[in-house]
Amino acid sequence: MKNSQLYKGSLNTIILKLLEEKGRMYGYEITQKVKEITNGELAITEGALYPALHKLEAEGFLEAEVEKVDNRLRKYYKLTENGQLETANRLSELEEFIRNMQTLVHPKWSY
Amino acid sequence: MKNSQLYKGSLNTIILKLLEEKGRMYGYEITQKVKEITNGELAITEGALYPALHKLEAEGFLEAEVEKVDNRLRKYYKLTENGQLETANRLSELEEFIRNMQTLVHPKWSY
DNA sequence: CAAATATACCTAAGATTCTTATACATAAAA
DNA sequence: TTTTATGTATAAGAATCTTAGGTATATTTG
Repeated sequence: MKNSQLYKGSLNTIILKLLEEKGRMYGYEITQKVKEITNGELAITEGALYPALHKLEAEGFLEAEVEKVDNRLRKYYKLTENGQLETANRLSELEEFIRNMQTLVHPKWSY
Repeated sequence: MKNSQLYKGSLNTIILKLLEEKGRMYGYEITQKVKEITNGELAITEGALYPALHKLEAEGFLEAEVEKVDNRLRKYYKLTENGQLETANRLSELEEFIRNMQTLVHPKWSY
């Protein structure tokens, strides 16, 4: 996760949301997808991604399956049932967060 | 900074933006203002706020002035010239970040 | 063909940011 | 009189990320 410090804390939510959309993804694919949808602005580093995936799996939100494609290993992840619930919660938090930060940038309060 | 992990990394931007709007604020005032504009959802902890203020001051983005009000000390902060430039940059980053996260939540890409 | 780049996974040391807990002090409210 | 509100500050530890490395195969480029 490079660039602005703002992305700190959002990686898990990004992973969960992408898996909810795509159903099944592997790590490298996630980094490429994020780069694509942010027009290259957000580059997830492997040092952040893989530990995050392992932690989400250990917490029971993801389950993994290894496959060999073109003689190279891919570790596919998908949401568990708990992971789907967690994703919904994280997305609510994200929308709330965005609302709050937008109120900050475009203040409606009085002085 | 409590609640969702998403706020990690956004504290500096919040401080800078509030100071840009209000011109002059002290620490405790910032915590109350943030609570107000987020309807109590975001509570900035003192352990996060004061080190952040000191760091922004050390970096030359803020300057401080101590005043005694009702027999209690207040440390007022305001933006330096560099701080104003920095604020503009941070706000651009924030808007970009929000755009990217919204694209994530409301995807426009194809599968 | 050799070298660089892309694909694909992983970990460890250190930096940064935050939480939790604590300390000190005055004013107002219960 | 004790709690809550106001006001600043630091220190230990947790969490998240960057940086830098390691391993391996496939493809592209010079």
